Amino acid sequence: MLMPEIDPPLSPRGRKRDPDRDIAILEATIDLLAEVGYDGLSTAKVADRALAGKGTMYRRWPTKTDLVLDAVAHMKAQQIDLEALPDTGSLRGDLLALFQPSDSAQLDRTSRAMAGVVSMISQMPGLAETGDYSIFAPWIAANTILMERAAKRGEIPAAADIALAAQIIPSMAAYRALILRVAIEKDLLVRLVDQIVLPALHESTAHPSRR
Amino acid sequence: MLMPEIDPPLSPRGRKRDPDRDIAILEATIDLLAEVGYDGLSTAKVADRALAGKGTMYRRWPTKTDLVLDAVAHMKAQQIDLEALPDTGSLRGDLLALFQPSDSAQLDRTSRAMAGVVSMISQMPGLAETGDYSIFAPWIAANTILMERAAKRGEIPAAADIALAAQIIPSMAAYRALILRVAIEKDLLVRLVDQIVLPALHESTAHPSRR
DNA sequence: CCAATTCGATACTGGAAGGTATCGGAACAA
DNA sequence: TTGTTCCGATACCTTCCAGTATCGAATTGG
Repeated sequence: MLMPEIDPPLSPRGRKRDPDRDIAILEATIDLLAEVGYDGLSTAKVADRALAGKGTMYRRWPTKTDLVLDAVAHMKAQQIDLEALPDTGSLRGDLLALFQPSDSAQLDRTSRAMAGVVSMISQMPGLAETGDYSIFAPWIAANTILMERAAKRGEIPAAADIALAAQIIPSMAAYRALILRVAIEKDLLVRLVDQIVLPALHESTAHPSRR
Repeated sequence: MLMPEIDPPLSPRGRKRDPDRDIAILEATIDLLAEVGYDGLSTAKVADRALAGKGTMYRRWPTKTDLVLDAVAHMKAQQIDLEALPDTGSLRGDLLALFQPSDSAQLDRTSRAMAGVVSMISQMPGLAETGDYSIFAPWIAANTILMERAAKRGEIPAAADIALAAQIIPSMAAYRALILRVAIEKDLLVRLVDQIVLPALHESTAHPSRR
């Protein structure tokens, strides 16, 4: 009978793959992505920075695109943990605390890498639909959760447009990172929370001019 | 005496340059920038689409980067005219009218071209500082003017954080165009104006939780 | 008419980069 | 020990592309 073994690799005899090489290559990819963008990133430079051979890379990722996408996924995994969100008792405290843990330098590197990914999307029609690449999506999700908790507490009206309000800070961060290419400062975050997001949520009653 | 003529080109004898070629090339550049991004854009493809020879391009722009930057400037010139902003009497009407004139298709092309520019910035350290490339900057300026006019009318308190509020809609547009790659719909704009921007401006009194 | 310049088209050059192949050495299983 | 796989390194191939050069035709001023 044909196909005697569907899963033949039962005896991996030779040397084993070093998992450290994976993360070294992925980290080098993120670094370069943040520095020179997707097209400026060459596989040779990645291998160079990771102190790896190109063969080691291509044994794991068949193409440059696969490598970058996996690097972005690896970066996302290091981001916000939706299971362990801040819980300070007030929505204001929660939103401000959401930024605190990750030092701004880390956030800056992440943002710049994201800018590199944008260029990749431009050349890959169909990739945008998946949305798997976006760093900002989990952050919007975190904002949503915090706001829904506040609504359940009665801190903000149930009629508030949380879906929209949760996008304000992330979209502003995206704008600054991608276009302005400046890090988001603590001061700006406080202004966003106190003068934009919280007023919008509280005064969620429609506000058509004055009527 | 040396330097007899500082501006010698007083007798341009031969055939004259056709100004139509300039705009044809710039338009083709914007189109391709929106379709394939900066790195996916080749000078050969631009010349091809513009029905021009490469020599005609390089006679005008010494390098690909110069061409793209000029194309972006040309695109910006077709955008909002800060001298002829809407004046409906209410800030709400003005903000909503700011979007109306430009059909969404045009806005979509502009946004996608902007996404292509982002990739260029990633590879050109120092270009981000100039800010000359950003399509969104004039739009923020327009928002600022409309809001300042409303403040002068007494429609919104003078203490409102206009500088910040003016960035909300443009940054959201940038996020959707660059990351989500979807056009901004009229419905979303109305929600942004009524439930975020206007409440933020009216209730500009600090809102720290509840204190 | 004539010289100068522009036009579109095309061939060419030099370099950069994705991906493959190979090599000597190391780790690991039988 | 031996065969297999992984490792870093490097040479190599192929494709793509920015930028240049050239050609014949068209336009324009002298």
